Amino acid sequence: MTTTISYDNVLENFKKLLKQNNLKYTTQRELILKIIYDNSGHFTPEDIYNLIKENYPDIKLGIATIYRTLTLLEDANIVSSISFGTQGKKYEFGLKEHHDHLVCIECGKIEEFFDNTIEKQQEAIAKKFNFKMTNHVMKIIGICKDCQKKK
Amino acid sequence: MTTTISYDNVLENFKKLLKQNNLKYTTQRELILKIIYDNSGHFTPEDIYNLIKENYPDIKLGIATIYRTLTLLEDANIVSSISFGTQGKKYEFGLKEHHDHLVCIECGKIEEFFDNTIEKQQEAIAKKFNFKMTNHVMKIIGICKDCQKKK
DNA sequence: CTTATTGCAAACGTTTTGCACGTTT
DNA sequence: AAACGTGCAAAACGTTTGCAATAAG
Repeated sequence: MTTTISYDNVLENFKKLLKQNNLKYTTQRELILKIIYDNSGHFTPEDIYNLIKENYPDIKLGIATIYRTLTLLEDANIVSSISFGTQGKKYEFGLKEHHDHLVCIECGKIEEFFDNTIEKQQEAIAKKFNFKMTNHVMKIIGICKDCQKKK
Repeated sequence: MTTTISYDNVLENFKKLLKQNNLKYTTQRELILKIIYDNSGHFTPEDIYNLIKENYPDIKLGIATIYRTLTLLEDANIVSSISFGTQGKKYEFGLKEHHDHLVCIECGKIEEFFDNTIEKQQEAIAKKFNFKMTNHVMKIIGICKDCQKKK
């Protein structure tokens, strides 16, 4: 599942979004977006914090800003998150096609899939219950191909 | 989705399980199981704690025991849980047919459903990825029938 | 110069842990 | 008696918040 939108494009949209809401364009906000865009994968807020600290050691940055910015980006549908209960959330760049996840309990790897049958069926179920679906979570949990081999 | 197994049966199995693992049969463990069995629905550990305090005011009980016992019961597949991220988990009696959940973001109500198409499709996806599925999570999130009416 | 944003540290809510004491076997 | 379970309080965990200092518009 690859990202097709260019970073310039993403950044432009982000700036527009900020302006529209009287929010300010700060170095921290840009870097958080950039790190998530550049590193495809799924990251905890702490991961993102560490990545920025490593790659941009001179930038002042607090973990609170990561949380605040991720909330902002998620509300704007620029990133999306996958929850791991008490263990927190992982974030990924969200301007891709919608997809669900396969989560490996051995190595923590997350694979992505999209399945039209499931999507359609979810809508059908919501309809049947007169339920107005705003979102859904579908995770297949188990042991990935590679970890099965290791044994 | 109704429970068909009698409490006596459940308790018997629980006792057996404890014995097999050199664990002890305590009042607290029995009450936690009983409360979950008796009150159909989805409960936080705190809910369960309060229910027991109300119904059995004389029993000594700490919240830590609730957590420890719920872990035990979940590992034994006697209860199952549904996660709400930072807001914790809710537990329900788990010896029912497998099912997934519709979660209302307004009132917090949880409805249950079972859909064979989705179940089958999940297996097919796992197979396609050479993924050994041990579990899955499927939540439809939105606004329930009743809460839609209220507006 | 006004307003929003930041880092920091403290607070939060849920969950886990260490430990001395109690209970079950 | 031995082993396991308990309550309690403290710690841990990810996350959020209040606030004074700072940066953006």
